[in-house]
Amino acid sequence: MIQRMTRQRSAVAELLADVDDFRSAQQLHELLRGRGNEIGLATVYRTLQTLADAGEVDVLRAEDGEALYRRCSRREHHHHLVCRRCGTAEEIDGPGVEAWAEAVGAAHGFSDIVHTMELSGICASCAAEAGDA
Amino acid sequence: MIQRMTRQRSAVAELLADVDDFRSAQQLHELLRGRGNEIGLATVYRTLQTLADAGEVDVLRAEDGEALYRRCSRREHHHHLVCRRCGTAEEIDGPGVEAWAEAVGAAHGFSDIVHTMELSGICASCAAEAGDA
DNA sequence: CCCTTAATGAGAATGATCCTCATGTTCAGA
DNA sequence: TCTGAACATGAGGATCATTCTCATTAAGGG
Ligand SMILES: [Mn+2]
Ligand SMILES: [Mn+2]
Ligand SMILES: [Zn+2]
Ligand SMILES: [Zn+2]
Repeated sequence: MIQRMTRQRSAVAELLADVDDFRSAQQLHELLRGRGNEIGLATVYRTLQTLADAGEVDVLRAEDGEALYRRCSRREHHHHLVCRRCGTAEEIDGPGVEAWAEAVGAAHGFSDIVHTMELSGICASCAAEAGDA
Repeated sequence: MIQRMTRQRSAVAELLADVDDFRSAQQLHELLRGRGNEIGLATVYRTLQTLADAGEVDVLRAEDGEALYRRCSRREHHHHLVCRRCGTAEEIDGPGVEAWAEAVGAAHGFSDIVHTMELSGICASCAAEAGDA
């Protein structure tokens, strides 16, 4: 848990409030530097980790395994529809998936079931750009 | 696409036929060595990559981002219920998820929708072990 | 057989992420 | 406001999975 508020942590929080695309730790670090915030990469990683543990940010993995972070508008469990090109994301619900996952897990004798369900695609804006070129 | 059959590729294919848990490339390399198969780690990576591209093996990511491979019994699209402890996996269907994903994606103006939905938990066998200790 | 060319593998390179530890900062309490 | 103990930072190094390089090996069609 975060115990002390620092300049760096405030900067990360502010950035996450402005950016609503899924971004890697390194991208966020670049953005912070671009905004004039002095902050070390290790601190960005640590802060994101802490926020993730606290459920403040959602983490998902790009196809290459890189971790992507985003502060969603709601803290409750939900799923995402993410643009593979630009990272923009929509929060969506998975109607019935939660109950279904529990049932399937139990039917196979598994306990402590967790599930992931993520959608990705190309957003309208990125599709338009591609069409131009 | 694979153009030539080699001792190494045969060994990987045989191993994948025997192991039905999700395993990392390095674990598979260890297993091959243990079976007396001389094979380089790079070759294991390359072979798994090729098999994955061909849809012969499924790839999913552990929580730490490491890639895990498994040759499933069916080549058609499906989902998994994986034990986080031992890697054993059950193949499951996601009734209605495919259509739902398409619909949600389209509703948000996204194209080329792909979805992932994976369940994980602790299998009965691993739960029993944990209970002993 | 015999080449052409794909495949292999040892070792180096890459890249994300974590760790170390000396130094800087926060903030509860005086 | 003043301190100091504990927490936080960051530069640089360590890890570790995965990929690349390139000299060497070996499929397999003809
Ligand atoms: Mn869900
Ligand atoms: Mn599906
Ligand atoms: Zn986009
Ligand atoms: Zn298990």
